[in-house]
Amino acid sequence: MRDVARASGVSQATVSFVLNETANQTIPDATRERVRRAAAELGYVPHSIARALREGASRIVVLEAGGLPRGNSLESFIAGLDAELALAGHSLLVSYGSSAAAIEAVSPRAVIDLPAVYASPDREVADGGWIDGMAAHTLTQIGHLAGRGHRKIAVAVPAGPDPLFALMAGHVRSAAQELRLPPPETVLVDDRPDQLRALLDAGITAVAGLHDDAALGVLAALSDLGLRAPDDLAVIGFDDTPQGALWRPRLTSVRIDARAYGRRTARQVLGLPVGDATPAPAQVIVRDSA
Amino acid sequence: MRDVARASGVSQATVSFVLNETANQTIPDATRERVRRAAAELGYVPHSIARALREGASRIVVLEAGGLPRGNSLESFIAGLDAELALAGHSLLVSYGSSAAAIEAVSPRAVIDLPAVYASPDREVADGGWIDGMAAHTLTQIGHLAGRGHRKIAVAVPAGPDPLFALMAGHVRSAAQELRLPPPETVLVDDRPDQLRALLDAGITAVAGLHDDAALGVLAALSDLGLRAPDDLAVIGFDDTPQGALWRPRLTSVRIDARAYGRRTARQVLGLPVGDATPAPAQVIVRDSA
DNA sequence: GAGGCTTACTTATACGTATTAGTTAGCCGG
DNA sequence: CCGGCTAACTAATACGTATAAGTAAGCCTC
Repeated sequence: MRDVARASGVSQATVSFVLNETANQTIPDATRERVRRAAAELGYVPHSIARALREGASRIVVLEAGGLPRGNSLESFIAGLDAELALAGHSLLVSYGSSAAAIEAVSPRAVIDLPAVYASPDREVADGGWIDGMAAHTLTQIGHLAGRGHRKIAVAVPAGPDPLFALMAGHVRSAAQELRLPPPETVLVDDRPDQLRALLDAGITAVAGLHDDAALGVLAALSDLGLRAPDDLAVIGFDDTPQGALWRPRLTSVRIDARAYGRRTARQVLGLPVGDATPAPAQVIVRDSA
Repeated sequence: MRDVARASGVSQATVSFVLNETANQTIPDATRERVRRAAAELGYVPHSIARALREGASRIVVLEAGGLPRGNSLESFIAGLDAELALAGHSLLVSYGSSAAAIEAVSPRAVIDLPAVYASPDREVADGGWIDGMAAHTLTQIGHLAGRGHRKIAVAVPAGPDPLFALMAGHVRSAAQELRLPPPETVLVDDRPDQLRALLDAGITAVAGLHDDAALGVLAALSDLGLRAPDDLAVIGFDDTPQGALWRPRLTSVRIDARAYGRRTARQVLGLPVGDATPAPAQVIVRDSA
């Protein structure tokens, strides 16, 4: 910046004013042009660390994603976030795991802590309405099964703790209530068939997976029993991962407009008006399994 | 730091020396102790942006992962990287997409550009021997098929461009040569069965997937033809993703000690001796499909 | 007892920016 | 022709750190 100042015959302060288009500064267009040209010729690029030191935060947003299921929607969410942040001159960095140190080290403008959001959804966190949307998406999922006449529905959750579980379990209950279905049982499903057998014996005719992997586990167990979706049991996933389409029978799943949620989240954390980026409603991708 | 200096009755410089354990600095233990105590009491935490400004780089390593297949090994690679970097006081941030801006914005100590490594493997890039290892891993994969008596082998690659493709294709050819097999054909596989039909008609008895998703596509197409692995066609994947174990028949795959490669990469980019973290050889996870 | 070496520090500076608080020149109104 | 106002700038400072360069005192040696 000092070099640019020297080259264009003004002070470093003036250069800063021009390049940042600082408000309330009376600088004639001729000077502005001179400064810009010099900056371009010298290949000036702002030193973001220095700027961060001055401003107290860098133009970075950190997404905390440790322990989150890597699915289609996380990927799209990230893409949307990234794109929208880029529009505002910011950029996204994703942290897995040792977040505290990483955040300490970058002084980001904002941190989006998705696992924390999942853990306590009532907290006021910028997520572009992601959490709120989940309720509707779950309703879409369960509604698809109900629409096909299923009344006794179970929910498949993976073995081991899952950050989504508590949140989704509540939504599933609400959805069932709204659809006037009996409250669904929640069953732990890895790919062993015994649990599934018990379910079938209890008269369950459809299973909704917490996410596609859980649903695929059900399909696998079903196959091990010599049975097949959708006739012996309807199975629907959540989040439409590519692997779902590769199974046979192909997995029916719910696709979420996660990209739009990402965009909204970006605008929200930067304090911009969220505007018109309304996410499309969740969409059931009907394939073979339900 | 100034507060700590005041509280312990020394200058800011001395505080810096003590807390950073700067070499060639003669400071008696009594003073050191006083400074440390004051820092602890005041809750001093280094301002990493200021440090980055001074040092010219922050204690961050950026992993560029845009467009990479999200598989088991990427996840493990990241975990290993993260863990080892944390040991050295650094932290990992992952960038998808708009990397240039992000890198500009954090001034990382190092950037690990995996897509670039894939694109031009001869370049000297710190990757912990990842690329070099690939050759051996491919040999393991093809070797498993050869060991089961297969001689006419094809390689399945996904439709669309894939960053791994060029690299792996070469390795597959070398592996075949070493195993005295005829050079494998490379076939584009999405999950439509017609291409696979042609392959079978040509006498191919085994297919190796570029990664598990490619292999799953083959299994799907095979199922669509009313055939089944491993009897009608042996199928082996690469990278042992969780979804492979959920297929029926279960996908045989190759598991790589990506975590160790991550650790090595970390030490390498920080300029530390790589030491004893030798990755375990790739391991064939034998399931049903090959 | 002067010169040199070591210990235990301190002072000062630089990193690159954004912004506040001036400063100078020109113009206008009375 | 003087006071005040505006335009068009500039000078100076602060952000928090790491480190080179200095300094004062004490000790050792010849």
